[in-house]
Amino acid sequence: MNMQAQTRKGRKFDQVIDGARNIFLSQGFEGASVDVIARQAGVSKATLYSYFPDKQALFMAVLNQECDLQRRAQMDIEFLQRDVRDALHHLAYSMLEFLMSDEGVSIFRVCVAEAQRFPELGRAFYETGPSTAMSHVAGYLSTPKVGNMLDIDDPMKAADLFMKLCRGDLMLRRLLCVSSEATHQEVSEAADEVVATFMARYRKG
Amino acid sequence: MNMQAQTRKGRKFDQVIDGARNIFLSQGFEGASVDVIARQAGVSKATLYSYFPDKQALFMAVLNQECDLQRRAQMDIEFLQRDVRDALHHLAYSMLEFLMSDEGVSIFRVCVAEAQRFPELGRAFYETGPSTAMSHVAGYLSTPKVGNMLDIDDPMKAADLFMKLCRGDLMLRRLLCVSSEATHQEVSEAADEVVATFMARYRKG
DNA sequence: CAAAAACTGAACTGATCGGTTTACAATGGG
DNA sequence: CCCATTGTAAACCGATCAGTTCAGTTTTTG
Repeated sequence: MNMQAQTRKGRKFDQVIDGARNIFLSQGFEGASVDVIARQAGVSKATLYSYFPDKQALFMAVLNQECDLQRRAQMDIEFLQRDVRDALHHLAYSMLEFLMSDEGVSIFRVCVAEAQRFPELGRAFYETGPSTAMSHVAGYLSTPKVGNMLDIDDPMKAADLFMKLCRGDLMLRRLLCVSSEATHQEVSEAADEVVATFMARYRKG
Repeated sequence: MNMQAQTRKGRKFDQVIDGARNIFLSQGFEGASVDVIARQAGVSKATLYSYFPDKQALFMAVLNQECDLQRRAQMDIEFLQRDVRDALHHLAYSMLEFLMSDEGVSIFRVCVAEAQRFPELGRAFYETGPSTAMSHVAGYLSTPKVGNMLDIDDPMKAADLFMKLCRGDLMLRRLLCVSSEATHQEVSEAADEVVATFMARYRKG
């Protein structure tokens, strides 16, 4: 069997993390009770505490894993072989899709909420999430193909622009629970706007 | 004396609100204990509960007041008589200054954190804060003076662009406690970028 | 199959939570 | 000066919190 990684530290490890993620992401740190997490995970409290010394450690473990997942969700480089305009649109679309997803909103919400209580959390999220993504975008913006099309002097600044264009009213309303998940069309239109503005700012000449 | 408003419902009302604001804005709803709030306010717990039926009511009272404060902090219309470029820069600068301030960051953090638990809160914040500001900006962008300079077809969409240009990496780092308060120069440079991008997007022709 | 490791459920601890009560002191207007 | 209003300190309530303990069951493994 391939039970190696699972059995090494116990069978229920993943259950615990999954249950904790559900509760923490929806209730925050203070709002989540360990009893509820254990119940959600389908595990006894004793088992939970055999994996993690305390609630804080469990919280950090969940969010570190979540941050790593975020890092792995990087853009597919193949699509960037396309026409620049298409590539930028594809980039904006997939970024918006993640930012507006239930998971993206939840993790952002929790990290912002608890950044003061857990400074390491805020930093970890920033670096594995927005910062990594920004470097990625900056990397693409530095390619010759883009250089032939647009006049970008500072790729990092340009990447920052690109990303803030993605975080507009749509996302704000979602964060504040003013509106629920956006439609495919709304997201696509928002991506259009991102590309239009970005190319206007950095057009040649 | 002018003790009317104060004495009408008791002398310590403002103390309670102030203390509660301090604690709620720094600890969140679940993280704030009523005993700590009462101590911070310099008031007995019984007095606190003579003003508010429960913790939730106190929380909403604090944040409603805070939202109203935000609404009152609207832009000074006089400055908008200037040259369009100057006016936009001034607008961006003052908006950035508020967004990056301790108070601006704190209230945004709490509203995002508790928007799920208190849906009315998220909506109230959105409407008194970002939405009001956006309408205000859109109003200015609809004036003939701006119309002579820029080619804006949809003022609300343009205002959304203007505001998201203000919420960049600088603010994200602040929300996540990656960096502390920004310098005057950083804010000013960010405002420059806002104006440059905005005018590039909506330039005539 | 037997011993070791993992897991369970439930009871328990001591602290803290939101909220109430009580007996008393300060305040302030007529 | 008196009396209603307003506030205080502290004890108190039942609930819930994070975390521990333990006696017993299940699972894995050699």
